[in-house]
Amino acid sequence: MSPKPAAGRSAARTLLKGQQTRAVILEAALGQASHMGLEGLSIGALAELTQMSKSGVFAHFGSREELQIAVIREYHVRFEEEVFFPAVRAARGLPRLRALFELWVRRVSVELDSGCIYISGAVEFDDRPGPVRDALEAMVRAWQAALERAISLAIEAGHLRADTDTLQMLFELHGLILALHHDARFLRLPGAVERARKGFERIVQFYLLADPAWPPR
Amino acid sequence: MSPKPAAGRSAARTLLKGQQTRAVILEAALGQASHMGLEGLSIGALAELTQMSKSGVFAHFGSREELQIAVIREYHVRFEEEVFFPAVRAARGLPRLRALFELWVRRVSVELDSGCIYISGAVEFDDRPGPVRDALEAMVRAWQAALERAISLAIEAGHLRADTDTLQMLFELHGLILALHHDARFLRLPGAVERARKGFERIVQFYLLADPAWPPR
DNA sequence: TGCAAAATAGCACGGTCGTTCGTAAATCTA
DNA sequence: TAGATTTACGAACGACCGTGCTATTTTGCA
Repeated sequence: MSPKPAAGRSAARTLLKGQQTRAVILEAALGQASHMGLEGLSIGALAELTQMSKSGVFAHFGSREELQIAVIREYHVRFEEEVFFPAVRAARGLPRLRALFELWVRRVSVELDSGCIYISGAVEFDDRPGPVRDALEAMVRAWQAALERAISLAIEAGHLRADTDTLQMLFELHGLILALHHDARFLRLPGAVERARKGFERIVQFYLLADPAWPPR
Repeated sequence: MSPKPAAGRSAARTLLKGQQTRAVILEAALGQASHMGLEGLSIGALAELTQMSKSGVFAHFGSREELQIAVIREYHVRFEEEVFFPAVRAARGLPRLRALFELWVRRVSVELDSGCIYISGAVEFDDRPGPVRDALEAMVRAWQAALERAISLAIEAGHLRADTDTLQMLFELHGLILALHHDARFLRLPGAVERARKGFERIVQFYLLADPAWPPR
């Protein structure tokens, strides 16, 4: 296939051929993992998708496990780019927390073809020790830590009550996302996105400065 | 293996031999599916677990798909027995809703060995049409309908505000369970159960009548 | 432009999978 | 207890899997 030897690599900044096809494979792998789960990744199917030989695909990762880990890392990078980085441009405190949640909601729901690997992976690997689980857990924990930080900043900024239980609030926000993922992807219920947003506002309202008689007792 | 031909079947009420071993297989299959997911069900592994031949196991279900569906149905039966039926003995309204949630929490968390097939199955099959998905979806929808009914009854009984958005409340309660499943099973965070319960009380308090005479104990 | 190095293909291996089929054994029933 | 039926086994199938090998092609650099 006429590769136009001289001008070919001007677009993607000095990407060697190897990294280039690796990126192509990874792209296909992300799609496949989103549909079939990380355990549904198959080197054979990936080879067919990318029009390569099985061994050609295989050589780029060395093992199926390494491929899975590479997919997780790639997903992490994209998640950062689409959710985290845009959100931290918002003012620290409640605005940033709101931006994080809103972009998170979109990432989980809007992606028509792709499900969230953090969520599906957590279910697939909750009982399966090993390096894949370790990598996944590290990414999820990093994301939750980032959220927790955002909540803490909102408290420091005086946007939330000083006695706000950050882990409790994180737990509840996470629940909304998981319910959204479930209702939108599995049950295909309409209005799940709105319910997640409404839930967010309810939670925020609760942890807001103005308070009713909480905690009980 | 000396089956003691005469007295054998007195215990399990008139179970023919076929149904008997079928139950044994199903028991093992439920355990396997809880750990590895419905897609992780393997007839070979099941045969080894039950000390039978692969074809012997196979004959009881006719196909892997039928086996998966049988597992889903069996899980449904047990879920009803452990969660739904005990809970409906509580007084209708908030007490019953609370019982439903509490037993649900226990089912998801306490089961040390077994994860919730409703939850893992939803993630596995959200992108996979077919009879297995259909069966799973029917069970999940039935359970959600039961919860919605319980919420409605609590409204009718005057335990919740008349303008309560039942589907919204259901969404949020479901989110708590999913977050519990995630944090307890995948991240192995301590205190997830308590957070789920606290979240429940927070939600209930919100949808409560503005009635100070209801302190949850 | 030539040559070392990297990238890809081709092939085969051992293994597991679900499934089929013919047959033997256990079980139920009359 | 005899006969009909259910139940279980064993072997084999085709398909797909991940993974090594060894060529062969392609690429990048001097």
